[in-house]
Amino acid sequence: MSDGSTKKPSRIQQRNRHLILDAALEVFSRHGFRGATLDQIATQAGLSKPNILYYFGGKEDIHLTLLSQLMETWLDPLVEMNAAGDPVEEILNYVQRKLDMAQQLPRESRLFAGEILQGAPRMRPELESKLKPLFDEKCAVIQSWIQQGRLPPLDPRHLIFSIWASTQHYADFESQVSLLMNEGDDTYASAATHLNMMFRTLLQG
Amino acid sequence: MSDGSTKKPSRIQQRNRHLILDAALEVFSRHGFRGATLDQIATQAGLSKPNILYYFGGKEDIHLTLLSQLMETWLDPLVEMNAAGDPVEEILNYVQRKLDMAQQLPRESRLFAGEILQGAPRMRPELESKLKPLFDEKCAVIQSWIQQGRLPPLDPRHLIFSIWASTQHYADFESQVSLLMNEGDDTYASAATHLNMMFRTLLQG
DNA sequence: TCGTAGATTTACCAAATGGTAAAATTTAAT
DNA sequence: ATTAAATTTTACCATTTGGTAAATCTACGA
Repeated sequence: MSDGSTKKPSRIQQRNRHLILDAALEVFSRHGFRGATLDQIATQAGLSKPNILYYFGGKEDIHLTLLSQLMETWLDPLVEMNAAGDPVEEILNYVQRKLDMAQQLPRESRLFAGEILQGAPRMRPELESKLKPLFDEKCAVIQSWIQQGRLPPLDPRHLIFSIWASTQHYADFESQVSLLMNEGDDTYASAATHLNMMFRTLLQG
Repeated sequence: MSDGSTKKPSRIQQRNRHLILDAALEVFSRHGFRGATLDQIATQAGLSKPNILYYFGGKEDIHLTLLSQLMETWLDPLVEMNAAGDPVEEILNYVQRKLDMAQQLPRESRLFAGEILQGAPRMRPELESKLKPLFDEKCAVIQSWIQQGRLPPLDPRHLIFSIWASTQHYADFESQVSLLMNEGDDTYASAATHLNMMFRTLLQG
């Protein structure tokens, strides 16, 4: 009824697959693909190693499943950028959504960053098939805003890169950021203020 | 005569240590610490594995040597930021130096990024002793510029984070960037233009 | 040229790790 | 309750990998 290849995942299956993926996200995001071990994932999930391999084909399979699930969530904030809205507001809202994502899903951000850092060996196909078309589409939207005179002339691609970099930085480089920020301060709140100002002046000035 | 613990590195020693560190930089930056193997490093260096361990105490030693050497180079552009200069020019020059560095030393950038991404397990002491004091010092410089009315009010810490993030992005996420940029374009040239404009409007507007 | 310190290779080892087979246990429909 | 299917554990295995010991080779000053 659902996808034709399997009947229906039992409650145990559903629970354990989720446990494993959550544990794997924790471990992969902290240690990278090769740095992570099935034993670590098993311990984190509270299951035995062979039991994990009962639910997934192998280490690679778990990693790939995570990346695949992540892609959707990851692209969502950009999908929401609406060509019919106000350019400045749309882009500033996008910045805020990306920053929120870094704050709320830091493990996902680091998993993604680690994969890209190593040349995207396991994710390139999905980058090409999902990220690239969306990126091109939104670049075209921004370009049209510029041509309508609603934004100053700038390279949409680099604008998006700057947004990605400056927001994800707080998740990916968290260990450095927390070392350099004073503990009392709310890093994400002040980051939101700063990034809002930075991109607002860029888009309006 | 040089450092008191060793006589003098022979020509062979000098050459081979350099070969090994260069090979290790290549391998570590691409695969991370655990992802890299001594065999890979040995092959890349054109030496045998035991021969590599003749020159270094072990895998960890090689990695630590690389990170230690890198720190100096890495902080240099920020050191050059001069409190006596023009604020906007000083910061824009800093942006450009960081971008040049990403372009010319992408392996070093990725090595650094990978270490931070994993929580800086091997570099935290040096981050605390070298990066943090310099960071605090330059934040104070920027703060004084602001108090003198020579820069608009902004959080110096987040300004520096934004500069780091948006410049290093081109090295650390190179695989993604190259996938999304059209091949004919000069990525770094257009990035320089964009970042210059972005930070100029922020600092002047 | 000879001898020795320096450099390199050969042949290993122990631990870690991804993975498997099969027995044992639990679950759930009848 | 019975039984068949699903799940979990126990006991392994082969490969990879960081590292070592000792033999061998090479550079180089006396």
